[in-house]
Amino acid sequence: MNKSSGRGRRAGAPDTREQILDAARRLFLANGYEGTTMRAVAGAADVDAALISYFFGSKRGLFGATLALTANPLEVARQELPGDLATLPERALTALLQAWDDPRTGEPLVAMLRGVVLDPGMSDLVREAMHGELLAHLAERLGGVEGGRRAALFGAQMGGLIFTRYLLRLEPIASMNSQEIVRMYAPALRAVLFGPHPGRAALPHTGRR
Amino acid sequence: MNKSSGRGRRAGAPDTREQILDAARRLFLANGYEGTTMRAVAGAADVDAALISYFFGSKRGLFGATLALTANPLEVARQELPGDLATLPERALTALLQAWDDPRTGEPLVAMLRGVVLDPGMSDLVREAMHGELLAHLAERLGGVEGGRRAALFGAQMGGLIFTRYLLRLEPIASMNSQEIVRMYAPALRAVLFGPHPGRAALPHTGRR
DNA sequence: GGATTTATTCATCACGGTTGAAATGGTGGG
DNA sequence: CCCACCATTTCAACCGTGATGAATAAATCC
Repeated sequence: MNKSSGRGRRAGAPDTREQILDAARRLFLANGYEGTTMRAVAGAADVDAALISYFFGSKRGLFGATLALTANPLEVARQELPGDLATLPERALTALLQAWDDPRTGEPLVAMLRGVVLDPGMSDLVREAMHGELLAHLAERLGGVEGGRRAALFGAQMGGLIFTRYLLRLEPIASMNSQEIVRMYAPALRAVLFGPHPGRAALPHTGRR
Repeated sequence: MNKSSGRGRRAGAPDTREQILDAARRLFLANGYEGTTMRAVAGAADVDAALISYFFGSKRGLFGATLALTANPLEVARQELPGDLATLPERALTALLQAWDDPRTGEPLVAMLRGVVLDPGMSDLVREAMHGELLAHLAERLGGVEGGRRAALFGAQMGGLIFTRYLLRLEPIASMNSQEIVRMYAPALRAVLFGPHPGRAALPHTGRR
């Protein structure tokens, strides 16, 4: 009976905000962004739907808040940067795959990735995070104009792997074990980072060498 | 006049279906899937919104129908397969960039890509097209189990380039000219297609610091 | 202990996709 | 030629969505 009784603030100190966040997190992971309605979140948190707007402003705000408390993938990857450049491809790949293969951290990441494509604003956020926290450092270590480009193409390769393995689930990539991937993909990363590029003249064909 | 008089079939033989498709195509490209409402499409086609459901079943159906009449990117890429394997990276990259850089073909492709991430069913479609029309052939030419994996990783690299350049618009990739990209990226593709992979022992290695 | 701030519910809006019924033109069999 | 049937079209309504503003009650501050 204490249930649906009138309006006004509830007694005690129920951490409603956390409750909502928790319910939202579960539902977003289970049903995706579109598949999760604010009313459903409110229901799961046993709260009125208007409270979500009150606390988080909007559904996107709620989504952003749930993302904020999931492990940041770039954080993980950045820790691999300082080491020996020569072994960076293996280390970066290993760290990346580990983060995304573990459902605990991977599922939120996939959800976020979906959100990225959904919302242009989210896309800005990821782009800048990727540049500022990762590629800029890498570019600096590589040096010069070429360094910036090499770093970006490195990022493209990483992104491609994630996209095909976790979002598109393309076979056989999706079911290969991570060591196999590291072994086969690292040389390509290495080529972009350190490999010589063919002379400008050698465009259309493979050129000599 | 023929004006907005009552209900019932209109006189003559107006190809309403085409009108709707045309309007939908324009709006989807301009405003994206979410940003395009059925009522807006109906308005632009000068038709009642219910007609869309009548002809295409649902908004997704309409989206699918508009996609069906845009140039197929895989078709383009597949034409590059038969040639000399040694020059495949350059040829494939060039063809890919050309298709996506031209707004005329590229914009629909970006729209489709957004749709892919949006809808799991659409994702299946792309995955199978990519595998059946492209990677399977490439895998066969490369041969063996490794061939399948090399082909898939090749696809991942291509996908990564598209994702970062056209969807995420990561700099400096987004503003590099296509020749530059071909020059710098082709060696990496080559590494995945033909390069030797390090012996199994050398795996996470890094180990011997 | 009153004023203010914070938290909560309720009622309601505007909008989006979808549906069912009614109306109207086209078409073919008799 | 007329009437039954089918295809097309509009209209009105439904239901679910995210969002907002007013009313209300507890907590907090001075």
